[in-house]
Amino acid sequence: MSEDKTAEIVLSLEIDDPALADRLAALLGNVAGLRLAAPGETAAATIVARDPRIMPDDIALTQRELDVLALMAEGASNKMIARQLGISVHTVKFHVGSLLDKLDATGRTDAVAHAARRGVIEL
Amino acid sequence: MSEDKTAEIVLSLEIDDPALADRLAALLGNVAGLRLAAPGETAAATIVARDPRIMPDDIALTQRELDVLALMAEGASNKMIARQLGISVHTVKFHVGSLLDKLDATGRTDAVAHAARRGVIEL
DNA sequence: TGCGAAACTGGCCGGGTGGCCAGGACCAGG
DNA sequence: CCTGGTCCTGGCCACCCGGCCAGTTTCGCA
Repeated sequence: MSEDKTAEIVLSLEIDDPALADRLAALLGNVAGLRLAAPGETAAATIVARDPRIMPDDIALTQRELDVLALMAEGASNKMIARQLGISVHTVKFHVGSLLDKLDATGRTDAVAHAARRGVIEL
Repeated sequence: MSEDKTAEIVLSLEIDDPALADRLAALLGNVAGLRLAAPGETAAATIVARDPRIMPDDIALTQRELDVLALMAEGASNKMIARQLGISVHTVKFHVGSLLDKLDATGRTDAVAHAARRGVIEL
């Protein structure tokens, strides 16, 4: 770190759409005080534009499933989730099962990973 | 979608450092063909610069632990990890135990969440 | 040349997990 | 009124998980 406050800001690009990437690169290339990062260079900031297609429709999760999912991401066991939400372990397992199905996951760890990847939850 | 190819590119900012955010906003505000997004507006791309995760010392994880951790994040079971790495389930459990200890996690799901939070792995 | 760290393996066991079956209550929409 | 969705609960059971005990080899470092 310890960067010069007056130095150029280095930006990296992580954009799926080639056309958009080109337009941005062209526009930003002419801006004084700004520079695009060389391959492998550490940038101060990154311009991202991921395909939103990964998440067709927010993947309809019910409120209760979101509750369970959030606690799962905290590493809580079914028993802890049950106590936290004031419901039975069986009900928790029911919701977890729905989550595994909707998120196309093989287990709770996979479910949390998938949910985090598509922005359903924030780690 | 269906955007006009000649329209301005809308950019949003997600930057922790206020100083950097200000400088970028000032620089980009004068670029023709480019516009910063209004609050809540959908942007074509986002400029991100998150705080380099608070991790005191990279949390010394051995190479093997990183291997196991990566497969855990994919939702793999101990048995699958064992097959994948060509080692026994006992050894996998041994490494998982070390991971839980080092990452201060209560279970594999918690371990993956912690690791992702501090940037040890990328989801 | 010891000595610790890392990696690897085994057995054992209590408790957790996930899949299956079943049921009931509530409420919006056809 | 009846259907469908969400939420809730129970039992049963095979399997997985994590923690405990024990051991081996290999490697680098002092």
